Amino acid sequence: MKEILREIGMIARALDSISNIEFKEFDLTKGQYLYLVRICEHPGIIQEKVAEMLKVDRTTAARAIQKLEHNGLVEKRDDPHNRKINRLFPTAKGEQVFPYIMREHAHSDNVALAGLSETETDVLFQLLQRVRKNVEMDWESVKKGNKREY
Amino acid sequence: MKEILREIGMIARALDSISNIEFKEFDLTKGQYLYLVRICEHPGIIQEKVAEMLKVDRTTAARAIQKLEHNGLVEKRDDPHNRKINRLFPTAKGEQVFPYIMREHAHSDNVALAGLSETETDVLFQLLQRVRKNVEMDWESVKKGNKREY
DNA sequence: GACCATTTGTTGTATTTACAACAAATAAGA
DNA sequence: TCTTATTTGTTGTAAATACAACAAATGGTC
Repeated sequence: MKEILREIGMIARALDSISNIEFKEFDLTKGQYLYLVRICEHPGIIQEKVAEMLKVDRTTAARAIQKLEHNGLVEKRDDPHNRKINRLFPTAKGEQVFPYIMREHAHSDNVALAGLSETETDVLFQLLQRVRKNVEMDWESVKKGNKREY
Repeated sequence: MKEILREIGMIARALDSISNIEFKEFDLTKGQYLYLVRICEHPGIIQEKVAEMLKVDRTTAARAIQKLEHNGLVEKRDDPHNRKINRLFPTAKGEQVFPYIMREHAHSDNVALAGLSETETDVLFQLLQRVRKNVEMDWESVKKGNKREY
């Protein structure tokens, strides 16, 4: 067993840590940038789907988005055909912050992939997508209460 | 910019989530498995180094390890030549839990890498190590209070 | 239409996480 | 040796995270 998953964990924690420190400048507290980005990229998305995309707990997403709303970065709108769901949209302020987040992400991308050729970057992306799809299935199952057998 | 870092984040959160659910069975609360594994693999390590390896905040590691100690899974021993540091060792109970964690990790490894050939796994590992080393440098710098320019 | 499972959202609560600030031991430099 | 910087560890505090439990709307099935 090569320590692939361990490398992934280290990279993820390090980058998240950096982003959280850097985004304090925009009054974004821990983790908020994740949600804002997804909502900007998918205006009209509902929070349940955001949680699924990010692989965080439903209630965590709910509270993070509540806070984004409270801070005026995101807006909840009623759906005309479905009284249960709230469609999420960035506010003008949210749209304004978005490019700064993307700029930071682009920088982290550059740092992280420094020294990798175009081909290597490509290979890495393809492989990671496959890994993510594999893991995704187990995550959804376990979150629904199913037990993995091994 | 391909969304490599996004894939890494998703994979890391999903796997962490699964592990946390599965390890509740062993009375390990959120995140604790990370610390226990590193201490079992590096008996005598100090908490500062554990935090560095995991890329978590020093104080987070401190409290996680405090709890492991309190729950009888890890033991702190004085160093004979240095009154400042505490050397960490797994207790008998810690050693007992360790293989269960590794078994779970091996299963997650299998799931995550399903469908990847030996060569692909190898390539992925090499590339991720390079990415991790890149990110590591920035993380250490930012954690020390330095500002990244971009 | 009535019934039941699923989806979506919320609140209460416990715990983890991290920043800030401090303290003490050690290491380094003059 | 004295002074200063670095390393290592702790505590106070604020916030995020997730689980459990609940509620309500929806969708499917008979």
